[in-house]
Amino acid sequence: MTFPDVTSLIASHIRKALDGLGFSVDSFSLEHPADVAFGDYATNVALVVAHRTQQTPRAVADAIVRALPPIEWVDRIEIAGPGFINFYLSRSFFVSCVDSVIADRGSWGRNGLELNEEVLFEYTSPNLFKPLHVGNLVGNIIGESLSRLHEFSGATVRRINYPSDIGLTVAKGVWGIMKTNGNPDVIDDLGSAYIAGNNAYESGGDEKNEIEAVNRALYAGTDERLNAIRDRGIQTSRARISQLCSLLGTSFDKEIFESQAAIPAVTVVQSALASGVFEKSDGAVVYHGERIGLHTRVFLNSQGLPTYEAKDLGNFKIKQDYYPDWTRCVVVTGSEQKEYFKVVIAAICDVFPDARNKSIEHVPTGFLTLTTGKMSSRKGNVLTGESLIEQLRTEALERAKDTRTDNVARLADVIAVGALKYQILRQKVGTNIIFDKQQALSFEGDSGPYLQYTHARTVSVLEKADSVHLAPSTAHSPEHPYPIERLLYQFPEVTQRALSENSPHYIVSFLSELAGMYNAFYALERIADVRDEYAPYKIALTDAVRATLAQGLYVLGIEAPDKM
RNA sequence: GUCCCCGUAGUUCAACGGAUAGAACGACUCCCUUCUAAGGAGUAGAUCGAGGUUCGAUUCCUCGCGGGGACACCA
Repeated sequence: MTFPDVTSLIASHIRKALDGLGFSVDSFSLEHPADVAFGDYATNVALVVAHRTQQTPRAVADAIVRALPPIEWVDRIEIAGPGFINFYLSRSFFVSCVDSVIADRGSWGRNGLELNEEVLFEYTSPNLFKPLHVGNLVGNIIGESLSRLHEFSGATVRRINYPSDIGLTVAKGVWGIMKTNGNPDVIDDLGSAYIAGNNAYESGGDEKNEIEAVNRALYAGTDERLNAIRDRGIQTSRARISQLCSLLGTSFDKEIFESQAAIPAVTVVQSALASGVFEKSDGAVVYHGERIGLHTRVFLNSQGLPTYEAKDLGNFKIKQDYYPDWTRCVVVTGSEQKEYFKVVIAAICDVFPDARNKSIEHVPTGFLTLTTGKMSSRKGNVLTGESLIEQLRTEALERAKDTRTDNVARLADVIAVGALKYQILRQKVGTNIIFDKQQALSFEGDSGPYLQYTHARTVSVLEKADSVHLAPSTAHSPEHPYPIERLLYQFPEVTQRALSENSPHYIVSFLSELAGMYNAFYALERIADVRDEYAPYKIALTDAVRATLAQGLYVLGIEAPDKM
């Protein structure tokens, strides 16, 4: 049985009724009221019409309700408040929802809106040779979740990492390794080397000149010793990052290095210069963004070297060569690059006119700061991604002393990552994140582990049911739906909205509310009780909740353990 | 200086122009002889300020105040 699209059904009946009555309306809302007392759907259409026709909203509502035929799945319709029309869904609707979820749990929450899309998704993009700041995890976590949302809509997603392996940051690290006698095969040595290099650079003088010389030498690639340090450091850093990505649940299809993007960058810009996309100015090649309300940016500096801007054009060209049939291109970075990407995207559209028929989007993520105060890489008091996860893991290990699982270390990882991801994904993408370590470490209340625990709880209940030979069935249900049933069916709308607004936080809110309602249900009702005539239905409902949590957590990139 | 984002309980976050602004943490009460207490039930507590648009504004517009970011050869 397929899940009925009751939203469209109600909306189309309202439109028909409006036509019949001769009312014309541009748009009206049809939403789930915050309070279930106001029904499962509510529309403001009467308020909109009344305003135009100078009638009272309740009179209009009355006329509309009278003009509505019986609607399948709708039990009753009421007029309330200032003139809202409230729709109450029928018992059979909720039963059929539970039924369809457990019949095809893998497709629950998915849709086919992007079946023909091929999406190039660039995220994470770390600086090699520099410790991973917690903020670097933000892009990975958000990018992974958005990637999964696109896949939930049927798109083919290509995950792309664009690490920075050349430039001043790398030069500082290489210089620092030499100065500190560090071993480039050891990640901690790379961290202290970068700090040393950065400090030296900022204090200026001879050391700054030395670092710049290292930078030039690395670009030229002529100094074997420097090249070797750089290569080893990059290998170390990459190994660490790929370990971290696998812990976080990301695996990339392609890795495009900044040094690689630099190769086509110059020729791409120079040929576009000839066709008038770029202009020369003070010896540099620039893109005049002012013409379209942006600002001017340099693509080739006065020495003819590509800037980050040009390298992003090169990066784009490489992506396009790998995946010529792409339809959408998304880049996730920190929000400080917002204006920058407006210019780069405008330049891409001028240089590669075909891109205009496709979609290129920049998703800016917020800045992450700690409630405990500012971090600064200069002072060396940054919280690295690894150390934060390590702290969460230690805490989780402590908390999991009396767990039911046999692999405690593995569970601690899953919980630590879940806690971190929840903290990042719970708020609107793009707003600054004030990371509350205490809150993340608490594992109580609204948190990743809360959702994971609820999932484990549903699994445990289902096991219990199985052990007393109770099978799920929706054949016989209590007269009125449980409160949680009035929420459960909304899941597909939530995933769809999360995708269209690049906002996984809608899923976080939904799952948290769902888990809360399930836990309340669990506290109130005995579920797997052989003497209860409704036990099979409660078990089916539990299974549907389990499936919803599993699907939702998957989209967030959070693992759903069976035992905790 | 110009432009962009943000300002909601003590704290960290929600609220697609709608009905009584929701949670969580922290504080204070209760609840494990039960299918997992990483849980449940309850109490107290908030829209930065001033105008405007609207039947209706946390949401849209203007101004002010406060925080963050971006504005030519860095990434």
